[in-house]
Amino acid sequence: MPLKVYNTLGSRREEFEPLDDSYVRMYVCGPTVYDHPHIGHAKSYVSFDAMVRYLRYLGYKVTYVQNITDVGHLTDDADEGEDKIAKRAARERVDPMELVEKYTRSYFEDMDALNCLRPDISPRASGHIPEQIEIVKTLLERGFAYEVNGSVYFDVSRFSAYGKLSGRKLDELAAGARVEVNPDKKHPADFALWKKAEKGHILRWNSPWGWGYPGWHLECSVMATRYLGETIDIHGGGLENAFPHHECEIAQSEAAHGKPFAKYWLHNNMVTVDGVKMGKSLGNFITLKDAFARHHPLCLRYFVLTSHYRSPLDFSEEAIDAAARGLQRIHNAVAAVRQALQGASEPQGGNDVERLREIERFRERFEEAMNEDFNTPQAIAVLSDLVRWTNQLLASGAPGAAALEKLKSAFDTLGADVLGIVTDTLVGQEAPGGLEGRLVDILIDMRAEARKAKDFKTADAIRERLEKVGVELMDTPEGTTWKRA
RNA sequence: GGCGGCGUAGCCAAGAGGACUAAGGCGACGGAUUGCAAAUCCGUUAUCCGCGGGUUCGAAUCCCGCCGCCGCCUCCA
Repeated sequence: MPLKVYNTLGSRREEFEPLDDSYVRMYVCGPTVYDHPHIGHAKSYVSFDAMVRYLRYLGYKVTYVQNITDVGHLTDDADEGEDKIAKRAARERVDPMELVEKYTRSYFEDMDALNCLRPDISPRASGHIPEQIEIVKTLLERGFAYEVNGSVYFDVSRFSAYGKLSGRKLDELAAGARVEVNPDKKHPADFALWKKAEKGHILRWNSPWGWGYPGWHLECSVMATRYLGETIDIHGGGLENAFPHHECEIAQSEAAHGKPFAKYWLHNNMVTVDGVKMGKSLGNFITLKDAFARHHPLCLRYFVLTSHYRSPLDFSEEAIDAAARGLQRIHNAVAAVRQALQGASEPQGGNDVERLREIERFRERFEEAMNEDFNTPQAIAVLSDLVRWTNQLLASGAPGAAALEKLKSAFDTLGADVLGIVTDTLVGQEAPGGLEGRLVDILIDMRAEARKAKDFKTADAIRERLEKVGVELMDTPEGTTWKRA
């Protein structure tokens, strides 16, 4: 069964067929780095990360480009707007490029914690100003743009396909415009390709039209083309950017190159907090660093993947706690398999041939789920079924090494490689060594003595007091183990 | 005002005309196991998919109306 994806361009589910048989060119809009990343970034980039991982699992070679927006853009489309990066840099009293560097690092740090693979290329907008100037020149030459007072605007009336992504109509846009119409524009929907730098605007570059800076839609067109070509397979981004950002990207790129810009447009839905949209300008955003202080990053990742990327995700502490327990269950099973494998001497157990076939069935179900527009919630449901099956197997006797190997491999590919929710170090399994570990071991020994003497009062007291300081003891047939609660 | 989306058990969340007498997770309850716990296993927890009509042999899934919520139309993942 082939992979199907929901294409915003056309608003329907389509079979995925890249331009080249085995190669996928993928571009995803990256962050504007003027603050620490928040949980909205987690939803977006975890979703696209899972897609990249799955495409690679299917055997595609994927070049994944995700830009870093480090050129300040105006807070609105009128000329009054402030440059967010310059504004923040002034507030922190650092050079804009220093600010941008700081938050770029912060961004990668958090994405690494979420186990997102680094993009193959993370181009910065500020490093591609010459290319942006070039495309503006091309658009002027081809008659799709006009210059007014040192600024250049895209002439939307010359591009008849404008609106094909978002379904907007030009006359409706004019009528509903909330922003005061810029008198320099011929049409209210015309957008800036190049903006003249007003006095005091720090981030500026020289151009054929004087000192200025690029319009905010331009960088993605330019960097996608530079690294992936004039037509790419997948362009991803947040739903809120479908209009106007992506619509404008299409207009610029297709007007400049005369060919389709992207074959598939994939948009992830938004994060809400207590049912309300979380947005930078709303000031109600939760940074990932705050969230990580309360939840293991992998739990956040798992939480994101338990809902579909095109559904909104409502963030709440309770929901994440529930997700954390769900992930713990998976990790427990993976740990159990790894442990059983160490002790497995028989190459093959009694029913291993049938078991291998059953494990293969789980893999097929998993792929069926992912093939339906990257249905990670359903894929996780399959993984949960596999967890139950694994626990039953482990409890019911002696599986051979062959079955255990196959199970390990299933968790390693589906859980680790594709979903990225299983890692080498598992949540809640570590019993740290060092002085702390040796002290806990002493207490465990003392408790074992008490239990042996049927002094359960002492034994339970030790366990309860350890629990109060965050150490959880677990009695197993092989002895007592512990972990940080 | 225009455009788009959503409403499934206590909670989160799949399913998009017939394998649905509706996945999976969390929670709760009962049982097995355990000295007691934890982990694990077994069972129960939506006669029903916002409400009202309609189409169909058949609808959570399609159509119409209503109610509620959300997003976009201004920077945002």
